[in-house]
Amino acid sequence: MSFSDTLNELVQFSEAELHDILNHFTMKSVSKNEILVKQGEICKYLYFVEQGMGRSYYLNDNQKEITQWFFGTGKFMSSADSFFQKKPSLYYLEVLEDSVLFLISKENLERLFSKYPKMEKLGRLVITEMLTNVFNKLNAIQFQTARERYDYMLAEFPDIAYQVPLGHIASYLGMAQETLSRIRSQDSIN
Amino acid sequence: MSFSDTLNELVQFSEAELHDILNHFTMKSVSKNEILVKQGEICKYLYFVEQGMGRSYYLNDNQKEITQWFFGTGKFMSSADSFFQKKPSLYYLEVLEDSVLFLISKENLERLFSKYPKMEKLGRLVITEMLTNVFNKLNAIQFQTARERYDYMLAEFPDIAYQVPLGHIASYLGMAQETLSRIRSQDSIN
DNA sequence: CGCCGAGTTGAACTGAATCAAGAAACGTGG
DNA sequence: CCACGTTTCTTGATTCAGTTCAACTCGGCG
Repeated sequence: MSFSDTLNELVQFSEAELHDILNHFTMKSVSKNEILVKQGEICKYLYFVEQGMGRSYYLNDNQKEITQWFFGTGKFMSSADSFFQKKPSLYYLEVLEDSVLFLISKENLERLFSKYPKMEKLGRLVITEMLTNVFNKLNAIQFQTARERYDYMLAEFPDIAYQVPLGHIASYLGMAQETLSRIRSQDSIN
Repeated sequence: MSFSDTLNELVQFSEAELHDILNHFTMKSVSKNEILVKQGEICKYLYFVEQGMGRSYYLNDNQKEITQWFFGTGKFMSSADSFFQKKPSLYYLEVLEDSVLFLISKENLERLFSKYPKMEKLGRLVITEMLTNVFNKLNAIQFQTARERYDYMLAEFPDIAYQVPLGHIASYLGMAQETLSRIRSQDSIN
């Protein structure tokens, strides 16, 4: 779903409003494996994934990359805490394949918020949806077997599950890469 | 920290503004074990815990209560998704000891939002803080041992850790009650 | 006094991690 | 377009943290 469709689905805008809103965003094409934000930097933009996908991740004590979240086509992507509060980001933001993004700075977003109160509603919708999704993942991680967690992943990110390196998914699901590999091999038997 | 102090810390308000804002809230005293919202109901209010503590929980497949979150003194408490989108709540909201709450309906909150743009900022602060906290818990649950998770709990909710039934904490941390009991008994040896 | 829920302790079991080694896929430069 | 090196994935063997099941203790309350 395109950016303007997404906006319109969440909140009703007029043609003119939509046009003006889109003008506050910048379109950007980025190529596979490009890093948008590094750990420790301020996340200066909020991104909308028009086409492609990305992920956020951090390095654990053993310098191993841990995927924190995936952002598929049609989703907003950012290091929320860093973006909204201008704090150093705890996470890397990386693009996983050639992608097209719409980005907006905090200042421009604030401008939109004050110009269009409806945008505030949109902001709340996006962030409460995120909160719900994180709680869902938490429940999955906390009480389900490795097998069930993988099924959760397939349901939540069907488009992503087969297109990114196994290790990214394993760390996202909180299991060893070997475990995920075994689960997948069981699947393909049937 | 009292409600007005909390408001003032997050966003600067004038005396008059603060007074008006407080007037949109209702104070309510509730007693231990009172249920504010049941699973399946709409969460009609956003609560601020002036004094006391509460938790959200759900029933798993075996009808066992799983604590989703604790809300200590000075925190906002609600079933966010249900409150903001008027959907049936996936969680129970329960008060864990005699408490004093300030509550506000969605309509009144919207009124505050349009009257005081600064309130929108406050809303974003509160919800991004929540998001950060949930991500932190997720990281703790995903990659830490039972022992470390308990330490995380002590750090995150020091006031709560010793005042609520063991089972509530165990389910919050995603471990068996027996495991938590053993961890605690090791602590008290030293 | 006796009951009941909450917490503790023990023993056996198990899902998944870890360690280790090899196979496959990928991309980069010659 | 092939060859080589690197990264990613698979498979096996072993180990262990934490679950489960079961029995027992403790403290509060009718």
